[in-house]
Amino acid sequence: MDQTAAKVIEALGALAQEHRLALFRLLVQAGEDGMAAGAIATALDVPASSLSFHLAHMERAGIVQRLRRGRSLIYSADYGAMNRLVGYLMENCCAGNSDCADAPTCSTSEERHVA
Amino acid sequence: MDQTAAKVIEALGALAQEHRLALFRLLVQAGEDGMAAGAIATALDVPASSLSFHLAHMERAGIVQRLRRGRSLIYSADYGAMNRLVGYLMENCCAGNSDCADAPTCSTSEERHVA
DNA sequence: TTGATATTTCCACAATTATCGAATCGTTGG
DNA sequence: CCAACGATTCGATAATTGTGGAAATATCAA
Repeated sequence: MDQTAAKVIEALGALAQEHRLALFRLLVQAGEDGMAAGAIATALDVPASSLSFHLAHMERAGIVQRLRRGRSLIYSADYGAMNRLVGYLMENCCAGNSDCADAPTCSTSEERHVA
Repeated sequence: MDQTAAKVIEALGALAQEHRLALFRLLVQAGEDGMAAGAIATALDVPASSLSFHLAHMERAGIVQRLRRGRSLIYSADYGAMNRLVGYLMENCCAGNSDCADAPTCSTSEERHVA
């Protein structure tokens, strides 16, 4: 398995879990400012230690970033990583296939046409 | 967790594994014709029973389809499912974010600009 | 320094996922 | 019908992942 595939698997795995997918969506909503771990725990109603486990998992996978501000650790979504992930999936799902030729562009959602 | 998220998690999980990601890539290359389980096992060098486990996993998740032809079971990639998955990720990663605004279109790869 | 706050790490345990040989199940050709 | 073939299911086991309370760590404010 090549290095690229390994990273993709890590990223996919980091999103393939109920709490973590919800968490990532939350961070995307939060935007560049990100959210403190405590605020996330409250929003998702997950015990602090469990949440910490998931956050560490996602950071290892490179889909979220963290920085400290005071006593808080602020987490935010890494859009670049997500962009690369989607790029990989599109290259490896499409491969000249017509069903995928009209894949949704990354626009502001309303006018998208889902298959 | 809503129904949509649950399906997305299943699909992500179905791809988040070394053998299964390789398998899906192989099926995409194979195209509409798909591949027989035995041929896949040979190509990936995975024991038949292990492969069967992964194929069942992927079929449950809805990312591959299967049909019988003689004694062979032919598996093929479900492009529609992949398209929906990518669509979901783009909606939930972009959310008006600029890094994602220029996400790669699902074209024939060479001229793509990755972030 | 002390006490409160924010969060992580540690640990033990539960749950899920992966592996693969052997037994089994459909299908076909003779 | 029967032997061979292609593939799945079974079952036992290993490995990984998820859970959450309690203890430890880092920061701040007084």
